[in-house]
Amino acid sequence: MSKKPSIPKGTRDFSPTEVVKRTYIMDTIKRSFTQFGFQPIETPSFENSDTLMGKYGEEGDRLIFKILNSGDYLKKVDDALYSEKDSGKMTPKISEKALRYDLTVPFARYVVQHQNEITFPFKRYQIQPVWRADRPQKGRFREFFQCDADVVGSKSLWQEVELVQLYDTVFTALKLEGATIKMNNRKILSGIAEVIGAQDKLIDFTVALDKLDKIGEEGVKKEMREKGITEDAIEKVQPLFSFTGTAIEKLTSLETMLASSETGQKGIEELRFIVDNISALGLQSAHLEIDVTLARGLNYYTGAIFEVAAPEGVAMGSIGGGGRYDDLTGIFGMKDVSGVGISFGLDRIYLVIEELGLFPETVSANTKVLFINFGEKEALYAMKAITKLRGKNISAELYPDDAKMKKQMGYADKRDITYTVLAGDKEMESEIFTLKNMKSGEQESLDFDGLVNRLK
RNA sequence: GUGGUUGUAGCUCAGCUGGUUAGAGCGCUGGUUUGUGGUACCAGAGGUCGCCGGUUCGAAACCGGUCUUCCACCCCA
Repeated sequence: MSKKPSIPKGTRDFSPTEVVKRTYIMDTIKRSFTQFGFQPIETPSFENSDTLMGKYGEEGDRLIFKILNSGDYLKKVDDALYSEKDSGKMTPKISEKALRYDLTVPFARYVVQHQNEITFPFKRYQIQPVWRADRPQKGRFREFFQCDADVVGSKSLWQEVELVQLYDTVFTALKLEGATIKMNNRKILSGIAEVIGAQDKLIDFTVALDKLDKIGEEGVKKEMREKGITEDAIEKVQPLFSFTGTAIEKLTSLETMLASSETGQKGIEELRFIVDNISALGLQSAHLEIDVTLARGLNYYTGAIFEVAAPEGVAMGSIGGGGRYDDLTGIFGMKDVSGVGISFGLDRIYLVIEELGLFPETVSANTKVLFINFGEKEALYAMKAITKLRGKNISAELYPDDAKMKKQMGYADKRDITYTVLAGDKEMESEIFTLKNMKSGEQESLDFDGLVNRLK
């Protein structure tokens, strides 16, 4: 035996049943996207490195899979650089392409590149795999699918309102009830940093605050101190640690806290608009919640930030996220195009639905009927029927070999095929078929039309 | 990138403080049953114990390295 083959760390093979289930989720999401007026696009798996590098922060750059140049790529590296052994400096010389890290940045590139053909506001959706050189763990892979819906070219907050509805629509359609859509606003975070005098530490501050539910109040304070945020500032943040109440109450206390920050006030106003309108419109199964500790890593967000938590009782990181970015296309030289979008984590949603047992039983792509093979003449008789059945959109197949009955029946059983047809001499003589229901074991003799009626 | 964890038959796993031919269940193949599967009984095939190196008279077991699995941190879907 040669050595066993394997696949790279963090990647997976999908079996027929898994693909069927994944397709079910994807189709459900696509249907909702379409209902909301989004149109599909696709972009290449890999982009030029400079399209991706520097867009996700330092940590992001590290997680981007780089593609080695073709040809004798080391020849172009000069000796000095080579002997330095500095991977950071060397990489751009030997790699000019990289696998996409998410769908948002390639989309921004797409918008800039096709701006003359696009009618704004442009609503697009995209369902494709992305790659991250991360260490795999629960619900985290190196190749996974994102399902994104974004709108560019409109600053209207109605887009945010609709995106919250879209989340609700998708999760309701998937019977994944009780998902929590957490919402915050970057401007509020900036406002808080401003009020406590830690503007220069905005990132450190928000990252620490984001961990509140994980490491607790003391843990957050400790991390803030370590990052050099003053005791005085931490004191001022105190109210956020016990931030409870309804959305309205939260907004009111934020207003008091951020009275002196213009940016903060703007953020509160935006949040209020979304909350008010969502409560007027109502949600089917999801909950909307204001979470001031929600930060999200991607640093291109400027307004609303979303993150979706799985229903209670399921240990899983976020199953979706998104937000508004006022200037994403700016990095590609197209100014003043505001965008807002959300993303669904297909692989994690799969795991959650599986864990909760919410896949519908009808989700299968199985053959309806297997014809038993009794030999050449009989097989031809069977194939004629099979061909006609397929024409009527009934999936049918012939067992390829004239094998023992036991083996053929066993095959149908293993494949979980509901019906078998036995057609030998007896049946051929009178132009009939013996149809056997594998679940009940019952058999009946039918002519072709009768067969069609049973199998429809 | 940091810390821990895992690897034995196709699958899930057992294998005591190092000691002959490495086990079980399920699955697989064949038979009991030449036009009837899922149950039962009988028989059989299948492993250089992740890989490389070391310690030892002797290693699946101990040590080092490496890859892999899973988990936590970082970060994130």
